[in-house]
Amino acid sequence: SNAPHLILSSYIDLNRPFQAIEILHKMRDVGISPPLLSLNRLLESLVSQRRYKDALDLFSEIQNWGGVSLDKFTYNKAVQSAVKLGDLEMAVRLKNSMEGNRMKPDSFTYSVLMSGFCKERRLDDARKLFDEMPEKRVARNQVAYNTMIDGLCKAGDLEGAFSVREQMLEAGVKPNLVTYNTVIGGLCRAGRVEEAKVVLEEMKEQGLAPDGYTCSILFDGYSRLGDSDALVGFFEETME
RNA sequence: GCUUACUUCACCAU
Repeated sequence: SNAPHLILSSYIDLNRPFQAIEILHKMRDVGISPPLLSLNRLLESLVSQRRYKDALDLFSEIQNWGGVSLDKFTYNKAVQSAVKLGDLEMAVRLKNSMEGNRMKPDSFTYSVLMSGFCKERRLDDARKLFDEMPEKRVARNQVAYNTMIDGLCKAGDLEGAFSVREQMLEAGVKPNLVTYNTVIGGLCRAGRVEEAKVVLEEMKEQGLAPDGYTCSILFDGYSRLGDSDALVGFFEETME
């Protein structure tokens, strides 16, 4: 029967993950084990409500049950929670235990970790993971590249960011809207707004339409420069 | 199989 799953899912859909956890415990007490999908959805719900500690607690509880084999998604939610709590060493341990359990970390695992390291200004560690991906035969996707490019931009290493974008092109991974916004943002932050506009044009040539992010990034770029004329000019251009 | 990650600013933290 999938009644356990339906019950838990309903609570999760109502944004009541803590009640779902109580019910989960009652189910366990009477020998009912909901499917892994329910548990994964519960973890995801906790994470989306920023209850990272609770997510990790639930993760280790499930781990201790035995008999339930966790999957990549389950581990990824634990890695993500540890990263959000700023406990990167734990996040890495979780990634390693994933490998120890014959599960291959995927691009999600890597991107979440890389983004955590970048935010902690540990670019070298992020880069190590980025380099590790091909070694471990994990395909780098757009998010993985975007994460690394953003980290480098924010660290002020624009040349490094450009070279990763080159790698991306060489690997045949198509830059997307986020890639462009990230590069445009990096240039704006460095005060190189004219170059950012060149990239904007390039983006349009690729058939990508600028979105709300693109506009605020450029507006912020101009206001950072204190160039009111250019800002007004850009505004009017945009309004056409 | 299904469900998760990346980009602006502010806030918060620092």
